Amino acid sequence: MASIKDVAAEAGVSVATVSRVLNEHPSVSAAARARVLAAVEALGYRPNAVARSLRTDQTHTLGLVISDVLNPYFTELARSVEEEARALGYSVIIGNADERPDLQDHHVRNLLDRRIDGLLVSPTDGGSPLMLDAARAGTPMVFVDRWIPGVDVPVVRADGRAAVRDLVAHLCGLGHRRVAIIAGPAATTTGRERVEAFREALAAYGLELPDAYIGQGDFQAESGRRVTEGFLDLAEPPEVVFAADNLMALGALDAVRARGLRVPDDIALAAFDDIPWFVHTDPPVTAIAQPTGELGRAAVRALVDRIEGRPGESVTLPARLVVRRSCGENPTPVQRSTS
Amino acid sequence: MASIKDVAAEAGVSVATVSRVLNEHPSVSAAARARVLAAVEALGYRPNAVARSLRTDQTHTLGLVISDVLNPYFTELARSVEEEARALGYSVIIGNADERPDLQDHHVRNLLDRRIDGLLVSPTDGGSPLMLDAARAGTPMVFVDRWIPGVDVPVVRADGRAAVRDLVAHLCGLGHRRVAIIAGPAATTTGRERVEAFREALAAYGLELPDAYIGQGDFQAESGRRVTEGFLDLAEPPEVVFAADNLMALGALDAVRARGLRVPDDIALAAFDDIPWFVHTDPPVTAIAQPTGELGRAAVRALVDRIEGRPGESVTLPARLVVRRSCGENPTPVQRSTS
DNA sequence: CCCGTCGATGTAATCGATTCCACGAACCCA
DNA sequence: TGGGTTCGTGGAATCGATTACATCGACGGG
Repeated sequence: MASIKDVAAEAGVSVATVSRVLNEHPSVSAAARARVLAAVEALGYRPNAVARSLRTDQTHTLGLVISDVLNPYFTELARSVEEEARALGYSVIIGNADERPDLQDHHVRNLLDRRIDGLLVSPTDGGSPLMLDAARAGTPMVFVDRWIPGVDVPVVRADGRAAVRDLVAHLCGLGHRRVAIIAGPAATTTGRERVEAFREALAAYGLELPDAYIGQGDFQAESGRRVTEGFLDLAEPPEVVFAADNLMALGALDAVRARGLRVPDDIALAAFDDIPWFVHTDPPVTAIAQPTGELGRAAVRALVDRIEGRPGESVTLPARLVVRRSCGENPTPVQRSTS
Repeated sequence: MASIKDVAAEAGVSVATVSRVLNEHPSVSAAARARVLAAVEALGYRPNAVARSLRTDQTHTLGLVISDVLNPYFTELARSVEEEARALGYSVIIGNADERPDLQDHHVRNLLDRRIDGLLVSPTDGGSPLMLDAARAGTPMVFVDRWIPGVDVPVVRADGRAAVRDLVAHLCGLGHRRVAIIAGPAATTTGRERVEAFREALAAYGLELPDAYIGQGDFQAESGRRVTEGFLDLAEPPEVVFAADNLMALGALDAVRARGLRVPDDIALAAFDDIPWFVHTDPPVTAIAQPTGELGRAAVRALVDRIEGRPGESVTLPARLVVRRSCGENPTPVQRSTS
């Protein structure tokens, strides 16, 4: 691969001049510029980003450590992050933690070793010393979706409280009283908050959330299945199951189907995080939709602000309830149908 | 951030000795090794991967340019690629081409500039000069899922011919005669091959695939919707629609639902690529499943073989038909139900 | 006892860029 | 016409690692 020296030789100038042309430094004669450009073209030269990064101490790369790529919510988040980053002149390296703290740590270390300019994290747990140290040491960082309390890092997330209240109102309106939740890991903020918001909203309607109706999941489908089976085994099973993310809802659907039961006739279902497939499941699933694309873009903007020396603010956007048919009641005045 | 010089100073040795300890060079005394390790620990030193890459000309990084991250098939592929790469000591940088040749080119250029050790590509089109040049110039490269004919690069893919024959047999068994396909872009191998395989299989059953029944899609949901609407507008609409990927199947489902029609009663549906959601759609979708995880792992192994100087072979694995209810017939002997 | 070998270590070149500094030429204004 | 700018350019240091080569001391064999 041709290096800057080859270009300099071909153009009959010094490497300094080549570098100036490439970086649009004003102080280069038109003649020199033309010769350099011709040499670049002739050799098919492309600057070595590794060498450039070493010298400038900038990689123009963002790290994104995500909890689970297979979760469509995070996939969409990753996509919007990459888009906005590209628009701002950055590349993104994605690390998939698979909800495992050890993997999360592996990726954070890897990204830090590669000297990424900034880190976007959706933490799987309370944060490893590695990550906390990096934050303290001044590595530009932004939390997205989930965060770690007590760490001085901007947070970009959705607030689902209002939407959860809407959901509870919807459930009560349909006459449901015994409602259960499949919670996310207590180590995550979203895991805790969704339970809290749900409990508070229920309280406003005079309903309780007994311990037996709080199942401990891990945001993955399998745990949704397991917890739902537990609920169905109860002497008095809940009338509604609210899954704290879309994958656990999928697991719940599996469990219900495996028993030969039907949603919403035998048990109702709602989920946090809306995804395109929920329109086409049987039945379509009532869900709380986050403004995912906006979150990703806002997170990148906040991070790049930090990197480039500007403040970089936290952002909270509202989520909203999307009512479909999985909790009962037909939104359209027709007979129950399969569609 | 501490550099190797700081460690050397702290340990009272030269940078060469530090480097030797870090790289497990045999010729270092136990005493020196211990002092270096202590210094590394004390300073929280981590080697700068950028500097190391510049010197060694290896980044231990693979580039993966994927057609569309939002497609669950590719998401799963990306995940398995990352897993296998990690097991072999490599990181992966993913570039999402969104089925756009210009974006694909952007990512290939970016990855090449970053001097990745090897490139995994699922080409969106016939290949830009940039990519072809890189292949010719000897950049280790492997095509996965899709490929570009006439380029000397190993290909890791699934062969769907047998599964498509099974599908056609299934359709004929159900009495369907007028079958249509939503094809992928003609610029992609999978776009062409799936139509070809379908046509051949139909021929074996004495059926034709008229031009009016070949809709041109682009592997994205919206095109599936559009093409399906076209089919439904025909004087004699097809009895079956076969979507060449899962997103176009989703679009087809949208279009059918928008007309107030039902699958499979009014029109049957099948798809290439199976995904977890197809179990839960209404109705569950009959699909051709690829061994996605195996493909990703095999592709990484082939690429790493190439990088490390071994041959690196093409791999073709069989796909298989998964029959569900979207083409009609109830696999279980019960009445039509919603589940 | 001397020389060759081997093990441990340091010095310095190197990878491919960026950028500070110095230098010469041209130009401007008094 | 002379001194001070300004502009274009090249030389060389630098980023943080790896590694070829030199050096030096200890040790073993003849």
